[in-house]
Amino acid sequence: MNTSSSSSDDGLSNSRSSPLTPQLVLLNSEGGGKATPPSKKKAQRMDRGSEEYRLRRERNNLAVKKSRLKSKQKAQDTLQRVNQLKEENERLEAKIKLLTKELSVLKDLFLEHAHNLAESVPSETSAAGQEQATP
Amino acid sequence: MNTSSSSSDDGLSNSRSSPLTPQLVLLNSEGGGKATPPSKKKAQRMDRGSEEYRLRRERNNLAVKKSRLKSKQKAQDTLQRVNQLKEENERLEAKIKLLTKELSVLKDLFLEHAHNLAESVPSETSAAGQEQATP
DNA sequence: AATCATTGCGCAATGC
DNA sequence: CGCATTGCGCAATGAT
Repeated sequence: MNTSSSSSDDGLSNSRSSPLTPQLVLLNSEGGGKATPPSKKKAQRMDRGSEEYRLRRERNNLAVKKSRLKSKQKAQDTLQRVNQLKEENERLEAKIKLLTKELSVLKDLFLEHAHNLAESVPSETSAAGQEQATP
Repeated sequence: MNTSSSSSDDGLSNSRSSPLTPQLVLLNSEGGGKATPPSKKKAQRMDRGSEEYRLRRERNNLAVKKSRLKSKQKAQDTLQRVNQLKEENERLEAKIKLLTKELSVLKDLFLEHAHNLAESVPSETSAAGQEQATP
């Protein structure tokens, strides 16, 4: 229930009242020309007020929103898939039940027939042998 | 893992350079007991530095983490369920295939038999042999 | 009124 | 470089 309207926190809070400065990220410490390995300037000069910075932030925020939306979408899809599969499953089970029943009927018919044959024509105890009872 | 560790974002940023000031929320305006309209506005006394505040934040952060973990867990479960259902589906389809084949064979037998009867010449005790169910 | 649970959002680090 | 992901904290809101 949100119209994606901005709200709360925008990284803007500057009330001077906190006695305990929660120590902020120290930036731009610039290696004291000592143990700094042969690395280029990895100095993070993210001048919070820089236009560059602000621009990047905005872009990232956008990307983040997009990504999250996508993620949620996917999750929902997955959920839907579950239902879909469940339905399919039920369908298949019903079919199996039907087929099983049909098979059963046919087999019974076979047996009956065989029996009749035996009764009327005891010529030979043929047929009726491949009954593989499955409990 | 993390317990009360601070990192990034401390809600401290205040560079006024952007053309669009996103208007900040002023809090604690507490009417000086004067022209305050007949509304008992809940003064949000969230003194950023308050111990109360800090405590609440920490608790919430914990709750958030918990909630998110749970959420992820659930998502993963759902994904697993999909695979499970897919497997089940395949199993069922295989079974259907088998049953269908069996049925087909039986029906053919029936037809053949009926045909033979119609011919009134059951001489050819043909067939009836491919009942090779489960090896 | 208080507390925990959810959720949207921005920041920053990290993965392509 | 730039977008995409992801962990994290903040604050509003929902649910008890």
